[in-house]
Amino acid sequence: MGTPDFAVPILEALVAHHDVVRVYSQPPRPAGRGKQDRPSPVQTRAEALGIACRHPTSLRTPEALADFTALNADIAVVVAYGLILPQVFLDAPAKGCLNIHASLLPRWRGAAPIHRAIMAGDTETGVCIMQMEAGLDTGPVLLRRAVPILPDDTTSDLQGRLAAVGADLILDALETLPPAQAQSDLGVTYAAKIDKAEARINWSRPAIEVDRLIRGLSPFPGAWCLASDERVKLLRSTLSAGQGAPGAILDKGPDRLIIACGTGAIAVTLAQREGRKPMLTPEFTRGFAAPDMLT
RNA sequence: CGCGGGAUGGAGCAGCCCGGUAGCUCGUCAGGCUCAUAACCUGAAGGUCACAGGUUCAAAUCCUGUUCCCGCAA
Repeated sequence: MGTPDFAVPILEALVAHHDVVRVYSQPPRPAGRGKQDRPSPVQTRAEALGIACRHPTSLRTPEALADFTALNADIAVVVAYGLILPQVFLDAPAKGCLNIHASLLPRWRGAAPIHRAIMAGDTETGVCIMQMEAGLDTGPVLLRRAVPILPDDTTSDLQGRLAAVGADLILDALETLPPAQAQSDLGVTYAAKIDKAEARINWSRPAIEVDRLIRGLSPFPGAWCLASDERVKLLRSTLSAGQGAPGAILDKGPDRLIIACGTGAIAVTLAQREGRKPMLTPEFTRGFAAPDMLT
């Protein structure tokens, strides 16, 4: 059971080594231009692999439960599914439900653990395999593995590595079924869903925060600001030397774009204009008549 | 049919409103200059202006249709 890109490599690993009788994903939603219903990445992949996929709107119906129970599954693997499983679902498979969560629990329980870890400036995160229970990401942990966060990691970069680790760990867990260990009561934090309003860059914040925001929200939804009246997404950055009025473009060279923050400055390395594709700074600056100040 | 932007040598763009010689910043190649450098100078190659129709003496430019890409929104 899963929905976004993060869950796809894990689905593939499971299919390669186990008998996957059914895939669950979020229902197709209006997405993209033209507001047409689009299947989730997991559904798309599952169908390509020829596996039956269900995408109920709610699990709290007798039909959904009956359908699930009828599978007689040994175990269910859940990763970034997006629906809370009622207790009856958790109890249905013979060996219960395992969840793959992209953080070192109990830190970053919830919907956006990868984004939040980068935005908070963590230097390390990881993947946990846990036995699911009714609480949100509160179950006892069977396996965990730490993964370092590099200084220039974006969510996309880190997600790729975590998904690979997750695929590895879940195969291990299914094979050995190690004993689960309760999570600590200390260090609990929640990774709230990303709110669109958070994606607007506030240049008066310190450079270190702006940099983390840009990398944490890349590629989705993408941190953005205004250049004159044009909306520009900044998708990759590093810390840089420099000082100036917040938002001021300190240097726009052929291979660099330095912006002043509240304290310090950042160097933008990947950016995207409206209607354009993401571009590395040398290309981006070439045809772009930048104003003196970003807002 | 939700709103909007875009398609011009290898890359990023201007030119389009107001039809009339294909332009800029890079890259590539060749040569030159400098003790030296992300330097500088000279020259060269490279384009069916997304595709298909239409208007016109003449279309990158105006009109119609199509394809592909992207931002918003969800």
